Order: sequence, then C-alpha cells, then structure tokens
Amino acid sequence: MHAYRSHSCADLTAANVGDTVRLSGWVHRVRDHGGVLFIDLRDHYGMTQLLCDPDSPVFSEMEKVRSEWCIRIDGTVKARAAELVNAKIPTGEIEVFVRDLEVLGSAGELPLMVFGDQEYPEETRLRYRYLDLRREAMQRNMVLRSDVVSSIRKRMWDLDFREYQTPVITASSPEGARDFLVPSRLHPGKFYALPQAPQQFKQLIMVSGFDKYFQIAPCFRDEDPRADRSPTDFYQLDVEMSFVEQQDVFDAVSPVIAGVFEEFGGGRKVDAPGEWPQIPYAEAALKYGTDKPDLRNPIEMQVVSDHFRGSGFAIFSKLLEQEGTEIRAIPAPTGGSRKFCDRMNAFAQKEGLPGMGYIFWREKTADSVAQELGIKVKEAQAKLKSGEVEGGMEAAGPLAKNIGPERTEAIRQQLGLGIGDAAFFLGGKPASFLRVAGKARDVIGAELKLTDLNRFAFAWIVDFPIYEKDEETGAVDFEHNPFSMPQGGMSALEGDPLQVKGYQYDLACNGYELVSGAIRNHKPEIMLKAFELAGYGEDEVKNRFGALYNAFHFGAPPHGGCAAGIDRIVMLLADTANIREVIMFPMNQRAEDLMMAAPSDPTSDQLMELGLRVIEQD
RNA sequence: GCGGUUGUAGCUCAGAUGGUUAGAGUACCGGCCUGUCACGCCGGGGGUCGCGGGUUCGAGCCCCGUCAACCGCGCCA
Repeated sequence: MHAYRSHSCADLTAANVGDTVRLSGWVHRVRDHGGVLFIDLRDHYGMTQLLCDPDSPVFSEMEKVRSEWCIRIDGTVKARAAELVNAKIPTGEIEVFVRDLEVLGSAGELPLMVFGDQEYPEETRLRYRYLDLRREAMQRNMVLRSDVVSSIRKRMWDLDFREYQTPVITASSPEGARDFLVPSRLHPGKFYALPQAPQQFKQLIMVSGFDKYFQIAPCFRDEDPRADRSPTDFYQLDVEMSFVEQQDVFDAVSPVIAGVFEEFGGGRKVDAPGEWPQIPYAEAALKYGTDKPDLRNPIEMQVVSDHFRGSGFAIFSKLLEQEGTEIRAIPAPTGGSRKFCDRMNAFAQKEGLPGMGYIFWREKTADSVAQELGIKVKEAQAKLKSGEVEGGMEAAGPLAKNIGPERTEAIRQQLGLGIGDAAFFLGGKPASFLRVAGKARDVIGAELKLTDLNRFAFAWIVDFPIYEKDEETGAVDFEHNPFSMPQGGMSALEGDPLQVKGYQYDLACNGYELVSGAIRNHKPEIMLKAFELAGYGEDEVKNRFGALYNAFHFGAPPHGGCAAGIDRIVMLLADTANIREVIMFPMNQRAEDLMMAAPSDPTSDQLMELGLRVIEQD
C-alpha cells in the first residue's frame, strides 16, 4: 500500500464498504463522545468521517488528536445506517473505522480556525497565510485562479497566439510608475529594474516578426496599493499583434475575455462581445464620471447648466460665471424621498464636496398646499379632496424652491423623471467633482437596487486623450503612456496637444478596468514629435526608450495590443472586492509580507558586495 | 505624504453616562458522555485593555501624542 494514502478524502462511497483503506489529511473537527470518537478528516479534495472506539488498538492515541493535526490513518470502510447518513458531504454514506494512526505533523493552538466561516483580520490571515489558505473559500479561489489562467492560455493558443517569456531582471523603463530597482553586483553603482510591464519587449517581439504574442506576465510596480490593486507585483495577460487596427485587437481579445467569464461566471449573465459598447473617454466621463463605468447601473449623468444660469440658486449661478464650470445632474429613479436624498448629500460631504443639491418629485401633499396658500392643513386636505386645489406632482427639496417651478419642470423633463424620482446636482469644474459624482452614481445605483448584480457588463472605452495638462504647473505631459499612436498621425500633433486623441483603449467591466491597450506609435519621427510636445528632446527618447526607438528604424510593422489584469478577472469571478482574496501570498497595505518578513535588512556582506551603503532615514 | 475607521484573552467580539474583582463565544487544559456531524454537560487556566503622557479621588472609556492594521485620496503607462 502507498505510504500515505490509498484514496483521497473525497473518494470513498458505499461501493467501498468493507475495503481496507489508508487516508492522509488534516483533522478538521473532533467530536469526542467518550466511548466513541468522530473525526472529520479533510484534504484538498474533500472530507471523510473517521470513527474510533475502544475496540481500536489506537483509540487512546486518537483521543489526543486535535484540530489541524496532519495525520495518516488505516481503517475499514463502514456503511452508515440510513438515519446517520450525512447528506451534506459526498462521502456521507460511509465512515472509516480507524485501526492505525500515524501523526505526520501535530499542531499547536491555532491563531485562526480553518473550520467555519469566522472572519479574521487581514493581518492575522496574512501572517498565517498557510492556515488561511487551508480554508474552503481560499482553496476554491486559488483553484479558480489556476483554472482561469489555464483557460486563457488555451483560448489564446486556439487563436494562434504563442506565449514567449520576457526578462524579469531588465532595464528601468520610465513608463509612469516607480520602478523596483535591483542593484548590480558586477557593475557597482548600477541598477537593473523589474519591468512594470513587458511593454517594450512585446513591441520588439513584433518588430522581430512573431506576429501574435501573449504572456501571463508578472508586472512590478512600486506604488501604494488599493483594495483592487496589489502592491509590488501582479499578473497580466499581455497581448500584442502585428498588422492590426484597434478593432482587430477588440475582435481578438473580446471573445477570450467573454469566454472566460462565461466559463467561470457561475451562471451570471455575460454581455455578448458583439454588444459591448465603444464609449469615447469624454462621453464616459460625462455620463458616468469615470473611465471605468459600471454599466450594470443604468444611471447616466447629464449636463444641466442652462437651467441654473441666472437662476435664484446663487451658489450655482455664481459658479457658472466662472470659466470651465458646469452643473451636472445625476438622475435617481425611485430615489424620491427626503431621507434618501439627505443620505446621499451626506455621502457627498463625506467625500469632500460641499454637498450635493437635490430635487425630488412627489404627489402633492396637504402640508405644502397649506403652506402655499397660507391655510390650515385640514383645510388644504379638504381642498385637495374636493378638487378645489389640483393635486398631482410637486417638486420638493431646497433647490426646487430656489430656482422656481419653470426651471424645475424643465430639468424634470430633460432627465425624464416623474413622481417618486429624484435628481442630484453637482457644480464646479468637472475635474473637481467628477470622481465623487462617479462614486455617487455607484452608490445611488446600489442603494436603489438599480444595479443588476447578477451580470458582467463590458464596455470598451476609446479615444483617450494622449496628453493632459498639469493643473498646477500648466505643463503638458502624457496622460497614459507614451507608446500610443495619435489618431491622425503626425498632422494631429501639429495642433493643440490637449485635443489629440490616441488609438488607446480600456475595457471596463462592472466598474473595474480589466484591460488596457493601444495601437502603438511605431514611426520614429512621430515618436520624436510626440515626446517633443510633452517636453522631451531627442536625447531623452533615445535614453529612455532607446531599444524601441532604434528598432523602429529597421522595418517596424504597425502593431498594437493590450494587457488584461489576471488578478482582477479572478476577483470578479470569485465575487470579491479584495484582490488579496485571489492572490496566494499577497503583500499587506504597506507592501510588507508579514509571513516572510519582507522587506528585511540586508547583511553588511551583501551591501559590501553590491557597493551600497544605507543612509539613515530620520 | 494626507484623511477616515479600527486596536480589549490564542482567535472573534461585548464592555451607556468615567466607579467593586474587565466579560461572552470559541480555542486550550481537566472530568463525564457509544452515533455525532458547529455533539452535549461540568470545571479550570488564560488580560501590559496597542504604546507613552495627561485630566481625575478614580480611566478600557475623556484629552494630547505615538505605533500598527484596513479603507480611501495623492500616486498607479
């Protein structure tokens, strides 16, 4: 017999009754009844109930066994009586009577329970990640991740893409984020860098004629994390193709993404790739307040500046006298109650805005009729009932009073709202309120249950501007990355840089940026011009992107591609908002690995060898 | 770098208004229990209330500072 097991803990069924078997696994749960002892034995595959009583030669040893000990047992498979069958587990029809025990690894008092679904703070979970990973949900997430990666590879292969590995220790590539630097021992004082993405390599692979490349590639970035963003390193499905236009990239990648979501989405509705809208960046910013809109939420914002210009609402009308300002409305169907509106207003204030004005529409109340006519509420009730005063709709909220009924009605008609609905208003320069507006749209959609949680909604966001203006310095710099081909080519770069759009795109899904890519700028002269507009000279281009710039002088094909965030895809499929739930050994919020104690102090020998000296920080 | 929230037993948490010896569940240890499957019952050990200062007759609770974790902002092609 095998040293550790004849079966897994998921294998045994009624068909095995009478067999002598050997199982290894972890003690999930102990139920000691004195004369009879039950133990749930767990391995990666499942659970089997062990049984032991004084008839067993190892009964007294079995009584000492505790949760999460790793043990091996020999025993006999017994059928359970009908009333004792556990329908919750596949092996519930049988149990194994233990005749021999070997403790493979005992365990001390546990810092977190594998059993049950108790929540633990991340610090505890990450410090004892090997225990946390034993839990059912984490086992499931990690298997899902592996299966997703496998499926992606297969789908890419089927499309004639081939996977090529690119270096992990390489040159610094100033693409935007901070590099992780690696000191060179052979060249004291010089540094390698870990790639922020295989960006330049994959473009060079195109110049080399490989036509269709992909890689499940680690990317390294020394930036602060977020719930949906891992610090230090993360994985991308990196894709590049030659002789393609933007639509060709969409056509290649969309079915892969959609297929994976169909395969692992657990029955949630996946929008068909043919129906994925292509939304210009400017339109996304206007309607959704973000370049990664959650399209499960039907709310679309609208500009309503004209209704407030010169109105009695001084805050907005004054605001509109300034250059570049506007008033944006967030319609909130079914949100028409003061309680809800006040809560959303409080939300906006918490997010750092002065507040969010609102109007809501309701059936005319006796209270407001009484106030309007200066009569008692009872009289108003009577007048409403008799029809002497017409009932119907009225607009409520401080804004409605300030701007008067005509303007309020015009707004209602523009937004297409009615009784029981509300609208929120934000004013100023869009840049100042866009982020909060987008977030408010999410919250309103969620609270009013307008957002269909059982769906994956995709949209390509296109026509990103290539340049942006720094608000403080006024300097023009690349908005995204410097590799994209400007729409209109060289001639587009002759005019106002801020008007130049790129063949540059993202794929948004349920409010996350899943994919980002571009048709690349493969012409050296356009590359130089593009950098010049951002204030970089020829030397700079040669210095920072020398390999690419040189390669483009030797017959570079037009090419483009994208990169999809593996961690985010798995995160969405696993239905979690925390990216660390789908990463085996993630860093914490401060980019530390508490389990491995990283980062750590180098030895003085290491520093010496590298020619480094650490300067004390104060 | 900034803001918010949190920090009490191995673990998860409760501890109105400041007031006796800081509690519960779980885990751990001991005892009882032959059909449980979150087994049950009895008993026990276990605390620098994150840390440092302050106010007070008296601080887990109030004030100041500080550290840590998470969430967000900045940042993130």
